[in-house]
Amino acid sequence: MSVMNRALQQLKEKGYKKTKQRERIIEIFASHDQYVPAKKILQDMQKEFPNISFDTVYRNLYLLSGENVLEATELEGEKHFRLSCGTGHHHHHFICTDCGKTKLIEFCPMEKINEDLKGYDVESHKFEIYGKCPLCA
Amino acid sequence: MSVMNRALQQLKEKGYKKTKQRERIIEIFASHDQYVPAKKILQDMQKEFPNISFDTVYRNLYLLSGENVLEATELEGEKHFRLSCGTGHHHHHFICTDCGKTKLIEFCPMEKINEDLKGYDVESHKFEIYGKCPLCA
DNA sequence: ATCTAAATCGTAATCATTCTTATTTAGAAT
DNA sequence: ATTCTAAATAAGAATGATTACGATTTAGAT
Repeated sequence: MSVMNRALQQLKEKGYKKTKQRERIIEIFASHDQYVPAKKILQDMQKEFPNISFDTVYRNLYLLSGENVLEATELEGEKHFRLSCGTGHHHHHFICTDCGKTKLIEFCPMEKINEDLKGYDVESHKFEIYGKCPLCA
Repeated sequence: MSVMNRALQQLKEKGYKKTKQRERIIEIFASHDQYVPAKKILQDMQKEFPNISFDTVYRNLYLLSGENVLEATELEGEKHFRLSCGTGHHHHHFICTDCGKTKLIEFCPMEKINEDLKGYDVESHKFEIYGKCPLCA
């Protein structure tokens, strides 16, 4: 089952409607195996939908993140999104600061330090590695 | 030697001038052992300098970060700053999402994964843990 | 006391993002 | 097929953080 069909199926089950704009957003991500800034998505969408509003793009990016179709992170003060890796398990990323491409990091440091945090209520964590991928280096 | 004197000394060596505004910014951080949003610093400064400009505050926050007097991070789309821990060695933080107070995390996960990243040019990394500290929990 | 680069002020501009209201549309119900 | 309604969108204003800039002031060296 394609990424597209799986996503649309999932949205349908929650009562969300299928729109041309949403389909196109998912298509764009399917062709970018990397983190992409919201602004770039907006620009790409404008090629196909000249009158699209910011709102539509941002609203859908957040919707799709909430549904785990996309993963989000913040780089240099801008929200970036990418297709969920769909590994099914918790993971982290190396992120190329040139092209946005990522490498999966299986190791999660939290296991090592939970005992240090007795009395603390851990809600989330962020572990990201930044640099140049072999192609950009 | 106090934090204040050490910082002023360091700035002087680089040819930066001592100003009332800079002194006050450092004072504010010395009384907050936690991450503080730039906006909060601006508000505190306005009490003492009613005509201070944003520019002065932001410029000095970045200057002081660059000089390692302050550490910076981005939380919820806002830059936050705190006095450098001054441990002298690399470290990470647990950050309370209520009060901004931090707990030092000595463990750095990078050692464990450098061998996974052959061919990658690692520039930096971010490892932060978010949640409620014992007082806020 | 003078001089000059650094710093500040005051304000405008920028940039990402969010909000609001009116209109359109997907898809369910008739 | 037509109607209906909640969901989605468009258009553009508003917000909030941050940066930029010209004019003025000031720290501190000479």
